Amino acid sequence: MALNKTDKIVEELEHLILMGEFEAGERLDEIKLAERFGVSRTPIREVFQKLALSGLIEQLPRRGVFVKQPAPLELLEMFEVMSELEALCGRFAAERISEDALTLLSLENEKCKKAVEDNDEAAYYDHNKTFHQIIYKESGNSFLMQETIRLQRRLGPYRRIQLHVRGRMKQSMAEHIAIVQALVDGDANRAEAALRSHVAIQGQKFQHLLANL
Amino acid sequence: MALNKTDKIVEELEHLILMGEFEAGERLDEIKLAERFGVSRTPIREVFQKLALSGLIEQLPRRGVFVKQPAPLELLEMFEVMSELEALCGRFAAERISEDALTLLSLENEKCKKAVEDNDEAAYYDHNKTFHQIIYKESGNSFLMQETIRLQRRLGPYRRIQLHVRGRMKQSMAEHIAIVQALVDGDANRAEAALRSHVAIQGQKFQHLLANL
DNA sequence: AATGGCATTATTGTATACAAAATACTTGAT
DNA sequence: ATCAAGTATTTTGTATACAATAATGCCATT
Repeated sequence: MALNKTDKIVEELEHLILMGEFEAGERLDEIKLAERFGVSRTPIREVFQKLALSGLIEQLPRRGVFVKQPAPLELLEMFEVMSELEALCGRFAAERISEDALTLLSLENEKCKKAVEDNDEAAYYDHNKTFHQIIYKESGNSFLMQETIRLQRRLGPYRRIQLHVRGRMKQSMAEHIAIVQALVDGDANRAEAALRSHVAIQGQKFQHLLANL
Repeated sequence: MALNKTDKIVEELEHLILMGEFEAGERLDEIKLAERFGVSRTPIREVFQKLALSGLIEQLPRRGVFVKQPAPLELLEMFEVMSELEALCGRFAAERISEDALTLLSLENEKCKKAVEDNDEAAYYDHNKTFHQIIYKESGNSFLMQETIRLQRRLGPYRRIQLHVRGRMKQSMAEHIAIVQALVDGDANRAEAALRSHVAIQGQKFQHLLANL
């Protein structure tokens, strides 16, 4: 797929930023990054274009690019939208999901359960991500799926943080079961509500974490 | 704001594509575009990066970029998401909208009404756009506002087309009045429902137009 | 005549060179 | 010592040159 240097660097730099390699508001030096990745300025500038569109960095004309760690308020807004998008996916999926997908969903949920038992946060994070993506897909609207994945990706690191909250994984797991049941029953309203609160809680947990800083 | 050539060309080329200057699937020649806009290949390539992210073109590595006129199915999916985003904005706005904004909204609606009486589609399109954007803003979630504007922009040309349908402007106008009333009453459910169907109808009209081709 | 391989051409991807603008620094005057 | 103006330096924006890869066409062989 992505064979050119630009796309590879996009992923790497994105990862670095999300993992907090750079300070919030720090200016990204084209030349230093070019040296770091062993390329010229051109690919770096193309990387900037792409990252700017996904909101990770900010480009000020003639000033340079700056890493844009979203302000707490902005993050809460994003979580609010995320919970609504997930709720929407759930509502659609309840009426459109296939038997095969339901099986897959249960399977992924089992893996989540095992991760909880093993207290393996990384594994839980991954399986949880897949669990949700199955629902996006089964919304039957691939545009909705794409947009939701985009936001999921953007919020990824922040969703990860709140897994540290004691007991959160277990609670999350219980919510998953309710979501699956609603989908099995084909109950759109319940699926919608379950997913909305499941994600909204994450926003609240995150807010709580922020307050204790 | 946008002082550099790239950003200016982004808007121009975007406009050209949306207005159907290029065939669907047509390859965009970097060199020809560079000559056309009187710049070198570099800014054109930067323009491509940006347009690719907004989904207007498709970049195939080592193959070039192609204009991506969304398939009918994809458009319907986008309309479906749009109606849900607008409904969400309406639901939030019903509880958060300010008195000043309500006044502004009524004012803009009056302008729409005048445009209907004058049978002025261009004016109606513009005021309608502003009308909706006020609601996005009053959702009180600026991230949601930005995302909704992005999709509104993307669907712009297609929303414009269905204004040609006989009687559509008048019907649209009636729906606006219901929306404003729901917001004045602070009735979230009614505002949500009114906006959802208002936009969903556009998708249906559009589908109808497509079927008659 | 059809197909396979080689050479040619065109086009994208990358690097570098140059221009323009913003920032930092120095010098001089008050 | 402080401020201002002008200069130097850094950094972004753009153009062009070069490299790598894919597309095309031609010729030979079967």
